[in-house]
Amino acid sequence: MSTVRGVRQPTIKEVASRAGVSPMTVSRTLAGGRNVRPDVQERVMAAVRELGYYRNENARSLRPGQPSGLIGVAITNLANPYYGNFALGVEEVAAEHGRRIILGNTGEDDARERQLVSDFIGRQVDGLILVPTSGDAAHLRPERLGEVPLVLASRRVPGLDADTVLLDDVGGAYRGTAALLDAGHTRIGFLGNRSSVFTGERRYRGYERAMTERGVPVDPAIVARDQQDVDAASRAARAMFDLADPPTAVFSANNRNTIGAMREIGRRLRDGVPGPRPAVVSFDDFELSELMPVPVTIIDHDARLLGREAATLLFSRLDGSAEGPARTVELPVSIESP
Amino acid sequence: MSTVRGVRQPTIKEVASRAGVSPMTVSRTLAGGRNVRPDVQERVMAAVRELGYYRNENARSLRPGQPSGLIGVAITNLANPYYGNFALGVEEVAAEHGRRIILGNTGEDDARERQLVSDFIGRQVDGLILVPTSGDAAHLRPERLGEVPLVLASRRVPGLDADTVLLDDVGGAYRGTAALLDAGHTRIGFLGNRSSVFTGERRYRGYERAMTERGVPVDPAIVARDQQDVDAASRAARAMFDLADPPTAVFSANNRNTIGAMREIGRRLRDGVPGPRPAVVSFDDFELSELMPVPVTIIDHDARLLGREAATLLFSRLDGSAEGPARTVELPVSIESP
DNA sequence: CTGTTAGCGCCTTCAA
DNA sequence: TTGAAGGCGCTAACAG
Repeated sequence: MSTVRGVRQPTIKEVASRAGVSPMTVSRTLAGGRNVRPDVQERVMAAVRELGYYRNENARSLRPGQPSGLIGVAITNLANPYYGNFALGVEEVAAEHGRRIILGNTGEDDARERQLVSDFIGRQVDGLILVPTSGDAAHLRPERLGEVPLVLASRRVPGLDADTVLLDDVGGAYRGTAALLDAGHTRIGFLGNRSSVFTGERRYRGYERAMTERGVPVDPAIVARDQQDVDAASRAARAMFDLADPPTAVFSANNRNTIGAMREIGRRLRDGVPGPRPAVVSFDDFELSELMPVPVTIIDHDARLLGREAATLLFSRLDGSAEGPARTVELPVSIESP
Repeated sequence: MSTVRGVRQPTIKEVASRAGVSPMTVSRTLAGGRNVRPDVQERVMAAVRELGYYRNENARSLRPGQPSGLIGVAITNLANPYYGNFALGVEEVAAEHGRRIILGNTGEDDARERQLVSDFIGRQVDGLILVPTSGDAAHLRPERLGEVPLVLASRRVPGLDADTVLLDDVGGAYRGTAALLDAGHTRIGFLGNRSSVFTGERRYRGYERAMTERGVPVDPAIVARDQQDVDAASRAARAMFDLADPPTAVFSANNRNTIGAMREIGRRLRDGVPGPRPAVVSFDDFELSELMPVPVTIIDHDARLLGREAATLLFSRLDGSAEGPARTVELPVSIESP
C-alpha cells in the first residue's frame, strides 16, 4: 500500500461526474438542496462521501462580498493564561457564528502586529480582534482596513477611534486600594507596569485616586512601575520591603507582579528575614491564593468573558445590528476579600 | 465624513490601472520584482500604498498545489495554560515558516473535532496539528485527509498511525513515584485522569510500574482516577485523606489534580483537621509551588516546546525532508525536588 | 521587460 | 428541476 500523499483533493466536478450530474447540481445540493430532486441529492451525497469531498472554502469566498468565515485575532502573549482564556472566549463566539479564527501572537512587537494585520486582510478575514501593542495606529486606520471591522481588547490605541472592550481597570484598582485603606493601612506600596502600558496606567490611576481621595500621600519610594515579568516583580518587592520604612500593604496591578511579590514574601518567611508581612491586593486572580501566608484580596475578572464580548461586538458590526460611532464596553471586576 | 465600510478591498486590476501597467506586472512586482524595470516597480508600489492594496491570499492559493499558508490546529482546551503554551509553540514555528494558524477548540468533543477538521480541509490548510479527543479515528484516516499531513500531539489515537509528539509520561511518572519510594514512602496515593484519557493511562502505568518494581502493592483505596477538574480532585483527595489508613504521599498526574489536592491540604491545615501532611509529586508545574505547606516535587516539561516539535515535524513533511512511516517524538521531562 | 490567455473551484445568473 | 455561461482575483505559460 502506498501512501495517499499527493492525491489532490477532489473538486466539485469530480463529484458531479461521479454522480452523473452537473457541478451546479452538486453545488445546490451542498447548499441545502433546494430545487434538487431527493434521489439526485442522495446520489450526490453518496459521491461526496465516496470521494471524501470537501467544499473549497477559499474558492467559495473568492466572490467579493462573500464572507470568508475567518476572524483574525492577534494577541500579545498566548502563554499568558489570561490571553489563552481571552482567545477561548473569542473562539467560542466565533464558532457559534460559524466562523473560525486565525490566531497570531504579537509578543508586544509592533512590526509583528502590522505584519499579522496585513496577512489577515490578505486572507479576507471578515473581522479583526486585537490586543494592540502600544504602538502607533497607522495600520489600523479605517482607510487601511477597508470594510473590515476591528475590535480592540484590553487596551486602547492612542488616536484610534475603534470599538473597544476593556476591564474596569480604574474602578477595580480604586476599590482594591480603598479596601486596604479601610482596613487601616496607610503605607501601601504599588507594583505594576510602566505607564506606557495602557492597563498599567489605568490601574495606577485607580490606586492614586483612592490614596489622594483619603488624603494619604503617594510615596514614590514604594511605587514600582516597570516590572513586566515575575523576576522583576520579585526584585521590586524585595527592594520595597527592605526599606527602613517598608509598606504594610501592597497593591499589585497584575498577575505577574503578584506572583513575584508572593515569591519574595515566601522567601523572607522561609529565610526568617524580619520585617513586614504585608497584606496584598492583586489585580488578577491566581490559583491557590488561599494558601498564601499573608491575606490576599483579589480583584477578579473573566478574560474569557472579555473575549466573548469582543467577538460579540464584532459580530454586531458584521450583521449590521450595530452601526454608527465606535463603542466601548467596560466589563466590571469583582473584589474578593480573603 | 461617512464611514469607509462598504468600500471593497482593491484588486490587482485597480492597482494595475492606477500604475498604468497590466495586472501581470503588478503580480510580478509583488512576487519580488524579477523581470520588472525598477521604475515600473516603484510606480506599482506607489499605487499599492495609495490604494491600500493587499494581495488576496485566497485567490492566490486557488490554483491546486499552491499552499494556502494555513495550518489547522485543534486543541482540547485553550483555557488550560498548558495548551495555550502549546499553541504558542506551534504558532512560533508556523510564523518562522511564513504560515499562519487557524485555531479551534474541541472541548474534548468528538463531533466538534470532526467538524473542525472538515472545515480546516475545506480551507485548504497545508497541514493539521491536533490534540485528539479520545474518539475514533475515521475522520483522520489518510484517505479522508488526502495529501494533508497530520501531526498528533500529547495523545495518540487508537488504530491511527500518524506522526506524533508525546511527553515521556510513563518515564516521568515512574521517576516521580520512585522519588517518593526512595524517600521512604510506601503508602502513596494516586490522583489522575480516567484511563480512557491517553496521558491518564500512561501516567498511571508509570506510577504502577515504580510501585510493583519495588514490591509495594498498589492499594485501590488510594487510587482515584476520574478527576477532570480541580473540584473533583479536591473531593478525591479529601476522601483519600479521610481514610483510617491515609496515604503519606500523593502522586498527582496533572496540574488540575495537583491544585485540587493542594486546596484540600490547605483546607485541612486551616481547619485544624488532624491527619497526614502528605508529600506531593506533581506531573505538571504550577506557580508558587515553593510556598506550599507540604514538600512538592515537580515533574516538569515544556508545552511550548511540545508545540514547536509538533510544528517542526509537520514542516519536515511539508518540505519533503521527512518521508516514510509515521514518527513519534517523545520529549523528556525533568524532576525538580523541593 | 511586458502583456495576453486561460484556468484554478465555486456559484450567480440566465436559459431550458 | 437542471444545465451552460461567465467571472470572482490571481498567476503560470506563452507570446511579443
